[in-house]
Amino acid sequence: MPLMVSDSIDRLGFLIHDVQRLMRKRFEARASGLGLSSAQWRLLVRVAKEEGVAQARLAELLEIEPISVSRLVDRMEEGGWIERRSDAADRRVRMIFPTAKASEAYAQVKSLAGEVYEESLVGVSPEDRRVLVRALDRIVQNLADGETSSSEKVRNTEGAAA
Amino acid sequence: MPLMVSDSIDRLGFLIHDVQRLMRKRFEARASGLGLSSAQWRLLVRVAKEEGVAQARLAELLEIEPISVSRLVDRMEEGGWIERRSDAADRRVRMIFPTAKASEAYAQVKSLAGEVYEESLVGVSPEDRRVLVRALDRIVQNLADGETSSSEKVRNTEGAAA
DNA sequence: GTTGAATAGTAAGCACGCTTATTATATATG
DNA sequence: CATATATAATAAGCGTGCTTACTATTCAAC
Repeated sequence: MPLMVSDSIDRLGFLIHDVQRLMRKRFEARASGLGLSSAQWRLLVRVAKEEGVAQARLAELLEIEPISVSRLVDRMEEGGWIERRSDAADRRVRMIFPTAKASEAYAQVKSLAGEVYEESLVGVSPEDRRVLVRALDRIVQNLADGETSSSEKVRNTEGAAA
Repeated sequence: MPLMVSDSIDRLGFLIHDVQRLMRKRFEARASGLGLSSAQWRLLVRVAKEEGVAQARLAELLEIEPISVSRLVDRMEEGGWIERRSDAADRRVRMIFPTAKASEAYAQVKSLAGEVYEESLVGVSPEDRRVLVRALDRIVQNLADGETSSSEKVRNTEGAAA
């Protein structure tokens, strides 16, 4: 038998794209009972771990633009998931806190995530799983480094600014 | 040494999400010279291989909804990348053809893709690359199975060498 | 203190995915 | 033929990302 398509990397982009879309869809199907989209629970996870985090910091953590955080937080505030509070020390800052409702949902979100990961990885050996995660980590490193291409968009290399 | 975070799969969703976003961004940075977004060249690749394909078939191949194809094609027609022609045999159908401009760009898009894949995979051994692709393929299978909810969505298992 | 740059957040508008509903055409059934 | 159903494409409107431009506030320099 000739070499199968499944061994070539020239589909890598399509493959990653498909995996991301399918995984997101499945998450959303599960979490829709909670009323959370994947972008929302991704933010929620951060907020749960670091209560009172500023929006700008969230943008860094989530690696999306501040304006995207702003509108995401808008909708989540409307949905009663999080709460904006002003920082007395710096009135530019809005500190983000999870509501009780969000804290309850958090544990469920984590277990849902675990379920989806397991379903995704059926038939993938523990060894291959390690390789998978390591390879993906490496890709992130490789692509994150040279990402400053056009604008000088200081990737949060810490202390680069200021 | 204790188990490192980099070996756990509980970040799989975040990791896939990051890889997809970074890869897409890099593609777009490269292809922006051509004036094509990643969604657009993804469609273009299909049209280049199967000239005159109907929108409904494109939706199947790209695994997005017909309405998404409709609007994508709108913008690509405006941009002079593709052309809609009516099918004499079935007047409901719009057949999609690449313009000369698109055909020229196609070769470039393919080589750009190869470049980005190589940059992504720096430091990943040939063996690990095979494992990566195999694992991703398996994930797509696992998630696509239960995903067919509404339509019977013909997955393109044929030689989709792109 | 006053001025000026930097930072936090937001507004407006675009791309691309979605769901739901509508229009035009084809086809199957009485 | 007439009617009912199915299919191809589109319209309208939303979520989430983006870029660009703006306001409010802080901080640094004078």
